[in-house]
Amino acid sequence: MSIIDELKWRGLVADCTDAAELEKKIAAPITLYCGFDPTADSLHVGNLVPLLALRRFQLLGHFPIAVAGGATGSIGDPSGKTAERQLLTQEILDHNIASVKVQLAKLLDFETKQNPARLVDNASWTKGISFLDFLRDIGKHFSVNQMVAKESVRARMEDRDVGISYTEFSYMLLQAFDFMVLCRDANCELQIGGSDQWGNITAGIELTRKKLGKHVFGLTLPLITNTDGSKFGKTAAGAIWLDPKRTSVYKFYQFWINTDDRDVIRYLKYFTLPEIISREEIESLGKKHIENPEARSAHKKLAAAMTLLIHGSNAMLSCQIASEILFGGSVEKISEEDFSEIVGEVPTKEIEKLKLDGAGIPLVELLVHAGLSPSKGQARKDIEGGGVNINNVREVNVARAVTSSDLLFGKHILLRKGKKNYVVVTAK
RNA sequence: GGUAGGUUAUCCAAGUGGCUAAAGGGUGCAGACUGUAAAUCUGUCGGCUUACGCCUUCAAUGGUUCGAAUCCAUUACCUACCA
Repeated sequence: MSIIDELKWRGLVADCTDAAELEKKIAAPITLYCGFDPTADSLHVGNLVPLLALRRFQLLGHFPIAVAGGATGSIGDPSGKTAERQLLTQEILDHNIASVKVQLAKLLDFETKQNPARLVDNASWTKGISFLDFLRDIGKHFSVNQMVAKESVRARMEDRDVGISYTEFSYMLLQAFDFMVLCRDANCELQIGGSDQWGNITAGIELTRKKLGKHVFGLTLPLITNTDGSKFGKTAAGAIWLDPKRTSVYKFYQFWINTDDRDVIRYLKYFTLPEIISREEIESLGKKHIENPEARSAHKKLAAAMTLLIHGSNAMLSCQIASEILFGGSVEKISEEDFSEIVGEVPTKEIEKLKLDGAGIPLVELLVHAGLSPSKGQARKDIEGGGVNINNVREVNVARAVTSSDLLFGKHILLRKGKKNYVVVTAK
């Protein structure tokens, strides 16, 4: 199966240039690239789609290049943004690039002999170029009339509130320059990216044609949207990051488990790699999901596959066990062994044993300490509303104090707010 | 530069001297139902406080008043029309 068929089946092709010609080209291995701007020191689940697309190409024998946007990231891409962005300092950029590189390395294969992935920083080829040279060599090929017509720029020009700075306006030139350089130096013939990158990609295609006389291609991936209209990858608490320090593995797993029924099959196609879940399996999961949605087999498989991919098999197993214990219905008679499985998996907080002696610590304070309630007032409301459980027993007494007699196995307290928010408090 | 209008809590938005921590809606949080769903219904939704209550908030600063989100002045930003 060609990579294009594969992507189409997964619903991952939003648009592409010269489809017929590209199909022909892609019959043999080609080199392609996708850029990632280091706007934070971790990638998040939203970045996975283009990144995994690179991986998909690689699995079918193509040569992927991941471009860390040291140069472009210092400018800020106006595409899809409604407001001018704050420029990042050089130190932050350096830090972000270093962190993101580590994550990229985990998702692409840099070791394979046949078609190893490459990672480059576009700062490496923009550094030595003077502003004047850039204007003469590159700027000359761009028509402002065309640039202004591009969606990303026009949207900002029409919005009188925000406008667009000259800096962000120029972003397109840098990205186009990247494509041209990669084509020239690495024979890169295809750029992929999110559908908001269309304008930048086509700019690169034109520049490459004008400068090198080469016909290169672009392919965009769809913007992932939740059926309920909310933004994919964002929860009330913020984005879901790949870095376990920002989003714990357990939360990451839970994020996928909580996928809306209507989205789950689509997301299996978008996010899983054939090496983890085969096409047949996705199709059979789709059937199961329709026949028997309450089993949530598709959700479980999606969460397992994603956790395995990003955090590895040990972390995945721990999450599965912890989730099984907490949501399996047998928490009341939990054994010490089982409990030790969820400690550290579920958010865990420590408390000094001394505080639990005698009168103990007020429950409201413990809720705040555990991070389950933002303030004591809110904690009180949570208790009154019937949303707080100590060791899975509902507690509605606001004045309740937690003492050492509440400890399970002499050291843990299992706090829960609402249905899904667990925190283990460990005395020490 | 001129004229007119605007800036309210997490978001949208009402409020034009005391009854206003401030209507309504969204989002969020929690409860019931359920499948760790969806839909629906209920409660809650500035901070502190067991509570009476106290404190901070209606762009910023200063003023009028017993009392201001509401009136006045200045400043900043935004919008529309004109130049």
